[in-house]
Amino acid sequence: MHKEHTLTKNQQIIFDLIDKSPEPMKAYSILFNVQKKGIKAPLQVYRALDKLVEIGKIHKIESRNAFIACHNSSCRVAKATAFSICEICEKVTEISSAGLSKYLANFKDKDGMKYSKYNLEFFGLCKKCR
Amino acid sequence: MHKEHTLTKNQQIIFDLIDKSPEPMKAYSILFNVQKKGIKAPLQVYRALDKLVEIGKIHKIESRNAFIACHNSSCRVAKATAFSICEICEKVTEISSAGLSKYLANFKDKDGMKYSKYNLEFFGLCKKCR
DNA sequence: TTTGAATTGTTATAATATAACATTATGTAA
DNA sequence: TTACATAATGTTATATTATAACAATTCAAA
Repeated sequence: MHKEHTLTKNQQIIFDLIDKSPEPMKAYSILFNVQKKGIKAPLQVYRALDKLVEIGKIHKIESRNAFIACHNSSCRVAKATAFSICEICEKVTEISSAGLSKYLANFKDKDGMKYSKYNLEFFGLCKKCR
Repeated sequence: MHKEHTLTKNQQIIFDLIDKSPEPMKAYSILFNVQKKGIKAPLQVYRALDKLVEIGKIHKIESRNAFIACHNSSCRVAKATAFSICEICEKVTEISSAGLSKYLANFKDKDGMKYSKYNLEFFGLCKKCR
């Protein structure tokens, strides 16, 4: 059994907020929402975000500068992520496909190089927006 | 035969700079480098970048907020991109793998949804940095 | 129980990106 | 050619995202 990371106070506050959010949250929106809990400065937010990303509790959607909670229980570490993003409503969903992750984890470039980590973002229209 | 986009003056200046650069360039570094050519404001740079991305002449490396020229002649439009990024020296290489692009273009999520566009970033250590 | 690493708090500032509006150039159809 | 629409440009101001630097505190392991 893995040792679970015990979140610190700031990390827990910020994780809870992101985890409850139905959509990716941006850093300054997080800041605004946690100010009543005593987190007053951007750096406090960014530090917690960095740590949460590092331990795999949240992921960063790079093309949107936003963060979502990981619901893929096997993500102990952020090393292989895939998302679908609706270009109209901006809904983001984490993709968990054994086939996809296997394919990408084993992908070799033309020099035979394999990679330890990847991030994939698919774009299109979600069901509602088609 | 496709109609090639004729680049405007600003677009051409900025494309040439990125195209000559051995590494991804950031917007404000581009701005600094083209000021002697009369491009003085961030917006002039961002507008040219947006257009160049749109027509597939350059790609944005989302995780780095940086831009590289596309050397994949089939990229008329930016819709399917894959890169490898060295986590030490930050060298970025565009991956062109028929197998990979075919796999991703045909990927369906568990709802059977296909996507029109994707961006994939692999991370690891390049040959020099291993 | 001290010591070393991680976390926190705080102020200031750097880096990235867009809003709004006026003007100029370019292509296309009458 | 004219005139209309579209795209590109120039400019100022500002919004958004992220980090530097340093002091203080917490907390677990030796």
